[in-house]
Parts: sequence; C-alpha cells; structure tokens
Amino acid sequence: MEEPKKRSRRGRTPAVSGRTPRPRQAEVARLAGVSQATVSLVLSDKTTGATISDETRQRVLDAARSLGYVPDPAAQRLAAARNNLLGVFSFTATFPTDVQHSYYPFLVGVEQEAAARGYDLVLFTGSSSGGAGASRPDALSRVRLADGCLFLGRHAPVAELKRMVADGFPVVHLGRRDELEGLPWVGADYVSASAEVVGHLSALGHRRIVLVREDDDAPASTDRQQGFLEGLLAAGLEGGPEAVFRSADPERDLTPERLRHWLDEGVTAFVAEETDTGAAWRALCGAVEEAGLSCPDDLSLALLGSPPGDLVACPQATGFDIPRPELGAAAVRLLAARVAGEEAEEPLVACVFRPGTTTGRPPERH
Amino acid sequence: MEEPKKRSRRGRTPAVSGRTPRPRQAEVARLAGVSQATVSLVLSDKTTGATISDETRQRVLDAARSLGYVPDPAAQRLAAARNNLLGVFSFTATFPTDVQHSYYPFLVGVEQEAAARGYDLVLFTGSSSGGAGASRPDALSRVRLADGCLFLGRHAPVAELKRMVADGFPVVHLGRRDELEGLPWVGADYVSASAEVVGHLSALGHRRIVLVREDDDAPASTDRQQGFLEGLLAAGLEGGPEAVFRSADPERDLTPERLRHWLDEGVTAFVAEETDTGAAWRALCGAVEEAGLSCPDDLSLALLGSPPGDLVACPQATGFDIPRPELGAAAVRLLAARVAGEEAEEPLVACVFRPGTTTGRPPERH
DNA sequence: GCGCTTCAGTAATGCGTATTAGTAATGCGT
DNA sequence: ACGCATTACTAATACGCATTACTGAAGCGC
Repeated sequence: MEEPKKRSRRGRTPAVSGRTPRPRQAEVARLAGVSQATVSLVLSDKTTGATISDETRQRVLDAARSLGYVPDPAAQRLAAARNNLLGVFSFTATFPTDVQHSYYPFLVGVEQEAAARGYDLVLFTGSSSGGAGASRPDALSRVRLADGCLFLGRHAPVAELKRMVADGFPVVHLGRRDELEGLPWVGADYVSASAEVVGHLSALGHRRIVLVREDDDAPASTDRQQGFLEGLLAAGLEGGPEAVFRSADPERDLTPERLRHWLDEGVTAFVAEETDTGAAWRALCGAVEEAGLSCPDDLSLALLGSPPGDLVACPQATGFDIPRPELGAAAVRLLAARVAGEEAEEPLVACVFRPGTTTGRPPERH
Repeated sequence: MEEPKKRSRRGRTPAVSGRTPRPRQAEVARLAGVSQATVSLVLSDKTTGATISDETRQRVLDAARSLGYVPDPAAQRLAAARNNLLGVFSFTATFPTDVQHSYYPFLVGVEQEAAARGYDLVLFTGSSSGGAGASRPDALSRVRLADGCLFLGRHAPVAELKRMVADGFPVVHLGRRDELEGLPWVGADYVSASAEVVGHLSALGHRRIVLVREDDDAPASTDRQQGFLEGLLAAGLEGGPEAVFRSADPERDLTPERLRHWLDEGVTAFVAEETDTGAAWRALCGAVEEAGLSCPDDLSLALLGSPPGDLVACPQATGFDIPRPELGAAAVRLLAARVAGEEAEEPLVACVFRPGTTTGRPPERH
C-alpha cells in the first residue's frame, strides 16, 4: 500500500505573500457542495452526457461568481485543445515608432472581427525586437498557445510557416503569399482596382495610356500590370508592350523629354504603380513638373494605389485605396474558419476607387 | 483489476483530415530510448536534481530535432503556473477607427518593454466593442488569463479593478488614478512640466501670466494648475487666484474684451490647460484672433500639453509633450515587478518641454 | 567487502480542466 | 414489486510537460 502523500511534492506556496491564488474549479465545487466535474459541466454549459438541476446550477454559478472564478486558459487548452485566442504575429514590431509603416489600419479590422467572434488577441512580438532576449528561437513556437495565428508583413519566416502549415496549425497570412504552397492568405484585388482606374481614364476620353512601373516582379506589381492591361482590353484600347514603361530607376529614366515624346505620340494619360517608396509616382510627377506641364489640363495622371504618406493630400491623386481594416477582418474570418476545421476561402478584398484631381478629359488636339 | 483502456476515452481524431499531430516528448523519448522525464530534463537544460550523460543528451537532442519537436506552450504553462502573458485592457476598442484617440503611442512603449522582458501581450477588447456579443460580463474576468494586466483609459471599471487589487492580481493603471486605494499606476509629471512652461515665460520677461482652464477637477487639470502656481512662485511672480481663469465653457466666456482687459492690466502671457477637447486652447486662440492681436508679438501663448490632433503643426505651440511610449514602458516595468511579487514603484515620467513659435518676449509698453 | 557517495536515469506524480463511464436515487408502467 | 428509463451527479481519467523522490550501478576509502 502506497501512501499517496497528497500535494507534498510541490507545495505551491504563493510566491508572493498576500497574493490570493486564483480560485480553481475545485474551490468553487467545495463552496457549492458539488464535485469539480459538476462545476466544469455547469460552467461550460454542456448539455451532452449529463444533466444538472437548476438549483444546483444556480448554486455553482453563485459560488463561481462570488469567488471570482476564471478558468485557467492553459488548462482549458490542454484539456480541450483550444483557447479562444488568436495570435497575431509580426516579425517586426507590431507597433513601430514610425506609425506610417505600421499595421495599425489592419489591426482595426482584426480587433473588431476577432471581438465579434469572441476571440481575444495575443500579440507575438517577433524575435527581432530590440533590447534583451533578441531572436529567441522559441518565438514561433509560443504562437501555438493560440488556436491559430495571423501573420503580418513580408518577413514572416518561411521555414517555420511551412512547418505549421504542414502540422495543420491554422495559419493565415495577411497579404498575398503565393509562393508558399498551402499557405492561406487574404489579399486585395489589385487587378480589378487597376482595371477600374483604366476604365475611369477611358471614360474620360483617353485613348492612349501608359503604365509606369518599377523593375521587380512582386505580385503587387504584376497584379497591377495585369489589371492595367485588362482594363485597356475592356475599354477596347490598344495594350501592346509599349504601353508599359518599366524601369529600375524611374526617377532618373523618366525624363521630361521622354514624357514629351509620349505626348507627341498621342498618349494623354499615365498611371503609376504604387510601391512602398512611391518612386514611380514621384518620377511621374517630377517629370510633369520639369516639363512645365500641368495636370489635369495637359495630361492625366493616376496612381494604382494610395499616395505615399509624405505626399498625402496636396494634389488629390486619382487612384484607389486598399481597405486595410476590411482586409484584417477578412483574415480573421478565414482564420476562424480554419480553426473550426473548415476549408473556407476568402475572396480577394475589393479596393475602393478614389476620384482625384489629377485626372480630367484629355486636351483637345487640333 | 481495472483495465485502463488506454486512450480510449478521448480518441483524438484529427478534426481536420490530414492534420498530423505534433510530436510529444513521449515520442521523442521512445525514439531516443529513454523516458519522457529524461527528455524533459534534457530539453529544459535543467541542472538541478538529475544528471544526464553527454551521450544520452545528444541522443535526445537528435531525436527531438529529427521529429521536429516543439513544446506545447499550454502544457508548459500549466505545469509552470505562469503564462508569460500580460493583458492590455481598454474599455473602448484598442484600435479605434479614429487613430487620433487611440492608445497607439502608449502601445509602442508597452510592446517594446514587454518584448524585452519576454512577455507576450493579450489584448482584451472592452465590452463596448460593437457587433455581436457586446457587453459580455466576463470581459473583465477573462483578463485573469494573463499574469497581470494593464488598464488604459479613464473608463476602467472601478469595482472590478478593486476586486482584482484585493485579490492580489497584478494590475497597473496607465494614467493617474489616486481615487482607487491601492491601485498602482504610472503617470506623467504634469506639475513639473507646467512649472517649466511658466519658467520659460518668466525667463522671456513675462511678469503676469494667466492660466485658462476648464471647470472640472480631474487630476490632470489640478496637477497643471498646481504646477502653474509653483512655477509662478519659483519665478518670484504673483500667483493669486486671479491668475487662474476657470470656466465651464471657455469658448464662450473668454471674449476678446476680456482678453484686452487683461492686457490692459499688464498680463502679457497666457497658458491653457490641455484637455481632450482642447477647448481652453481653442478659446484662447480664438479670442486672440478675434481681438485682432497677433502672437507672439502682442502676447505669448503656451499650452500645458500637446495641441489637439486637428490643430497640429500650423502654429507650433509652445508647451510640453507627454512621452507616451515611455509611459507605456514604465507601466510594463511596474506591472512586471508586481507580477514578480516585488513592491516596486515607478516614479512619475517627465514630460518634454517643446519650444514653439507662440511665445516670445513681452511687448514693450509705453 | 561493507557502508557511503556520486552518477544516470526512471517512476510517479501534479498543474487545472474536460469528458465519459458509472452510480445512486427516483419515477413509471405493468 | 420488478425491470427499465430517467435524472442528477461523481469518480476517474487524460491532456503534455516539469519536477522530485527514488533506484541501480558504479566508484571510493578503509
């Protein structure tokens, strides 16, 4: 016969004197004069497997309330394998000092949608955070505390993501992410939005339009070009390769002479892709100014996106806005679905056309 | 004899087909030919209580690596009785649509400091969030999921906070909160900052200064007035009650006539308290403009704080800035200390004097 | 070769909750 | 009054990991 020596091993003396440890289901049970299992049943409001009388139920609820009982999420998760917690992981700080680059607009939607679905958010700060414990290797494994995790930013560690996807851990990337097979993501519909901008120009009467883009192959760029071309096609305009001006350094290559040449050829409108630097748009605006032209009188300009932060407002550029909060909400919806084991898919989120003052009817030419 | 019927109760069939369950320590142990306890010892790198030969250690490590073992954080936390999680609770949405009113600047510091200390953040969205399950009564108790919790905003529910404090749950309020006995808080030192502004004016040669404030008794207002008076005292200026103009509706009561009257009496500078509406400052600026006066030529103006968002920049107001990120960081430090059971106290955080273009030497008179 | 001390590792828990098998008490029909 | 169903619970376990008491084996001094 073995004497169990109850609770002798790890006498959990409160580390801090005076701190009352959180009440457990066991305490609630004692107070209500029932078993721990009953407490669990009452509190989880399960109808299967057992029935509880209203009177007992009430006693348990009262006891729980009076003790201020709150379930231990770790234990719940361990037992039930879920937590009602969604992770938000960004490799860079979620709240950078420079608000301009922050994920704030996305989080607005993420928070709202998560709250609406009864999830709380856990922010996992990427390993890159300055200060002490930088680059902890476990940063990514901690993520699994949540039921699923949202990844933000282009620096998400591919290898680890792959693993999680392979393990079936629910993961969603905010922003297009095709290269990672099986990684669910939500993104904005740059194609349609770009086509719409072209449609707008076409409706104003423009017949020859040129796209100015940088020389890289990010999906964001490719999508815009595709939308641009589709837009031309839809408007019945010509869309040969000469309609796209691609340059590694648009600010140098897009000279006023070049611009004039296009105008002489009958081009009346230009669209620039949006990038984080805004180089294409800057180049375009710069060249117009240098050439002594004015917009929208001499030519129309449009931006396939939103103007860079430092250029906001001044001349209101025609283009489209990315509905970041909606994107965040869509990501949460998708993630929640995957947590629930569904194979849901979120459609691309539509961008909003933003009329501006940089486009107008093409100038009359003899 | 009871047949244990191993793993029969909760056949953990993968909810989603194709989901490979993560390997456990038990699998690692089997592969390495040791016990689960040994795996735990090796992986946690503990030196106490047991010793492991290098050879065994290596076998375990290899096995873990080859299986891609990742510890289950929930289990770890359950066993260790801590979460490494700090809660952030704001009664209103943490990420409001209107960035102007957000806690963002605080969160910058909160996140950084938390990351540096190895904590992750859980955002508890206050009950006020729109959408479904609005005003869930458990919102506040969920907070206990974390090891401790930060409260933001003046709407923090007093009764619940009291309970938590009484229970010894580590809690810190961001922003002064004297009325709640025993509630630790961090705040900005408005007194010193206000005094410094007065000192600045005095150094410029101003001898009579008037404070314009609203008619409430929030600590933020009281502190500023106290600092104002202390500043006068320190500068050897007169600080009778007539030096403070207090009005429930400054925008109506602060007339151009009133302003001229003060000027005639020899007042050369005015300071306004900062409030969320910015009413006092607006009233002051409005009256100056209406009176056809110009600043800083005819009189000097200073603001005890930062200008309201919509007035940013234009004329750069002399005043001081609240170092919100520092405040956030200080709050986390205090909270971390309390979680660790220390009785730490954070001093007030100093505000930064912000020179501006609204103050200058007093005008020469007769 | 007898105690005694490391050394190396294992068995047996415990953390707090969810789940399910089982049980005692009662009701009901015949 | 017996069997069976229903009601209202409780006992016992599992979840995955950390911890610690304990066990065998080997080494050491005398």
